[in-house]
Amino acid sequence: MKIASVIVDVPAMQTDKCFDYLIPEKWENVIQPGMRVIVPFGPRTVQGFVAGIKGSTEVGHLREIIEPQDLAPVLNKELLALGDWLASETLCLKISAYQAMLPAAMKAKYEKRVRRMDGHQNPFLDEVFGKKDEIGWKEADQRGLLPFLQKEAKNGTVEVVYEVKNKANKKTVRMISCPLSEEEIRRRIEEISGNARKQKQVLEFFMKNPKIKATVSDLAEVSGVSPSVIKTLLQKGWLEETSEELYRDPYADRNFQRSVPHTLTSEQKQAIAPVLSAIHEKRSEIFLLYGVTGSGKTEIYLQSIQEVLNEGKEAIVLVPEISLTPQMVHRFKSRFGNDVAVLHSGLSIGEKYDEWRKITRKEAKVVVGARSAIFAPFENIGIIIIDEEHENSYKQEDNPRYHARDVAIFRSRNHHCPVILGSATPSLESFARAQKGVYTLLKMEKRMNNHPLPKVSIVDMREEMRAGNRSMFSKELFGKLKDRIEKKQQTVLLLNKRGYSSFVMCRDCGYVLQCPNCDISLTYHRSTNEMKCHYCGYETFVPTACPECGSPHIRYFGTGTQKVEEELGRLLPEARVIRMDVDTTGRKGAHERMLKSFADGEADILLGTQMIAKGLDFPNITLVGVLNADTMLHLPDFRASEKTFQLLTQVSGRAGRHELKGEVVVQTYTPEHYSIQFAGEQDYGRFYRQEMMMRKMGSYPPFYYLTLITVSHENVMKAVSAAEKITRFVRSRVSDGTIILGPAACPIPRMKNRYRYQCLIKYKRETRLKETLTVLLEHFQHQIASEGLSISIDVNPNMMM
DNA sequence: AGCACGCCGACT
DNA sequence: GTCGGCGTGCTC
Repeated sequence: MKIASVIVDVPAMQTDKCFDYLIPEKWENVIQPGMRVIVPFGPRTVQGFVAGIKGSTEVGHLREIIEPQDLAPVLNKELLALGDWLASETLCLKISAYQAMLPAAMKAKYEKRVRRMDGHQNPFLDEVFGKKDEIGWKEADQRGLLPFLQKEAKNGTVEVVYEVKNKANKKTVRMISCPLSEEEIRRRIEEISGNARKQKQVLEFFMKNPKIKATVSDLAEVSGVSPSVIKTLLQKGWLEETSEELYRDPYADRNFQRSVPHTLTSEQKQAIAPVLSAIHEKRSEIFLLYGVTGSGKTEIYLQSIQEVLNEGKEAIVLVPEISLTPQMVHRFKSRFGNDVAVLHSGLSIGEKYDEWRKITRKEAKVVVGARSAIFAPFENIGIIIIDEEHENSYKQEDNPRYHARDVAIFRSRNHHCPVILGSATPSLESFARAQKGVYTLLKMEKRMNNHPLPKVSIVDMREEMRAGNRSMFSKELFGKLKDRIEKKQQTVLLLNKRGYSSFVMCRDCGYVLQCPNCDISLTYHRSTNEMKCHYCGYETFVPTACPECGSPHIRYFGTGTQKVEEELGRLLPEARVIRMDVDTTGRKGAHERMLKSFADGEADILLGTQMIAKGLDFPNITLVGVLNADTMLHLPDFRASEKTFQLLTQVSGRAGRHELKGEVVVQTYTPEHYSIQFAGEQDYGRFYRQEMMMRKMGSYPPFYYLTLITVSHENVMKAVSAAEKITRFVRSRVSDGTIILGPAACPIPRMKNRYRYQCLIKYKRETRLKETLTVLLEHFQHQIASEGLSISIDVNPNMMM
């Protein structure tokens, strides 16, 4: 008898291990590791993943697998191992790791129902069930039938059934074909009675086009008959119906003009050479491609991929969600055509599933996608590319808290293939590794066609204030804005804050309107005239009087995109403005439409939050304005300076990418800050050295590793005491060089009505930390399960909020 | 996570 | 004496 070790879909620490099941004989040659199966688990029925198959077990009582859910494994050997690695690295459950690697459509749905058993005379049951023999559990609950049904269950007249449903719905179409030979068709046409003219028409069509398959509606149309005629022919068996799988191709209706490889500049040639040799020599080497904006990194990616395809292998390209624009997709689709699968959050669950299946069927050779595309089920990867390597979005902010870069490096070892990390502003960690020789540094310092980087001027807004300018535009920026509108050139304005005003304060008592669930001030949204919390989504009306002192003197502070839009309308009524932020791009495809209309010159100014900083490449943009460069700078996060530098550099790169020269105006209240200064000079090198010094002084990455433990509870005292215990526990088990900070309240001390405390571990070498943390989680298991305590552990956190 | 089992308070 | 509260422990 064969036995399968199964990881069940029950997300709890206690069940985070293999459970053994007998494989029924009829499945013995079918069930393989990596398949999803349906298994009995206690009184329930759940989905599980076969982690392995063995011949014997210590477990006394074994139950049987109910049935397999797949014909072939959905996780191959490599991915199964990757899942185990993910679970141990990020301290998440194995089941969560497996689920993270698969499209959401494959996650099981569960349904609980009550079924009536046969042969029991019972008028009450007749009334409850009517003609049906099953009713849903939820329905029964709503009708208040549960107590009664539970009693009946004991009598054996009803039973509770559990069903695992597969969300994945392969979309199919019914195709009609004709199984008869030409000769047979001719005979039938002759045999058929004279007034069945319509049937003859259909048969004649198949005689002319013998091998064709068509949908019912298409066939009806071309042969000029109604669908009922086709139905008749199907019943006679003269036509045949097959069901064919249909891919939902989100890019189906677009034509991509084939592009050819560009001739590389000498700098590009130098950069690509080591990559090509790593491909040829099947070396797992990590390259950091550090190239200024406009230096032609994408062409390097494209040609490396071409090389990989020539060798019959596959490629994964990751791009940040936000820059997964049609422009970007277009570049890959037009070079590699239908070999490209695209995975991003704009696709529906079904569409993502289809793209995923294209990969498993080896119909796609290249996948371009956001973070989770790193799990593409390729079996022969030739290269992995991570564009804009420094982007935050590569780190998943909930379980499993993995970083796509780490997964990429892990997979590159499995596949003996290179990884390219590309950026104009590499993360400090990556650049430091390149300096140490862990990664191979490839530099591209020249912009293609040698356009100079735009001139950046930094405007001190304190000076403006002193000079009596209370507007949100400095004299310089406003002058240039007007100038561009006259010249019919385009401007990009960046403001890192959505909404209208950042907060509302009473002028008499200083009361600031706060979210009742989170310790954060509410943001005023003009269009809906509402106050919103950007963390929990809480909404309320704007008060007409101060809730604290009743004063009607309420003032709006700070500036959001909505307010700027309104101000622009007042100051430059002739300017056509497109505003882009989470509020205006909510609907599917809105992002794309807005960019397109800006590209088509339907607006003069593109105003937006950081989502506009990346990827735009329009020839007519000659001015970039940053309204308030400081918004990120003072966040309580050790990466604040780095993020500010990256954002300013990225957005500056939007100007003057083509014939016209570009200019950048950065408005700030702290012009002396090094990240603003060096961004203005576009000097990554000096920024890097300065920031490394700061990190060294603060014992932050890349000098130390970090692990952040966040504890939360509805009750403050419970949260504090758990945080204290946890900190003490960790402190007692780490080595001397390790620094433990906390417990301290989180930067946002309360969120969604839970109090939050954190403990930060900084270490250089702590080989047993994972074990310690696992023990910790087990230790607090009871409080987590029954008292509503929550502990989250983030290894190498990106942000500390 | 669910769910059963089991042991104590307020009711017919 | 019984119904039902939720603490405890198990699921191959």
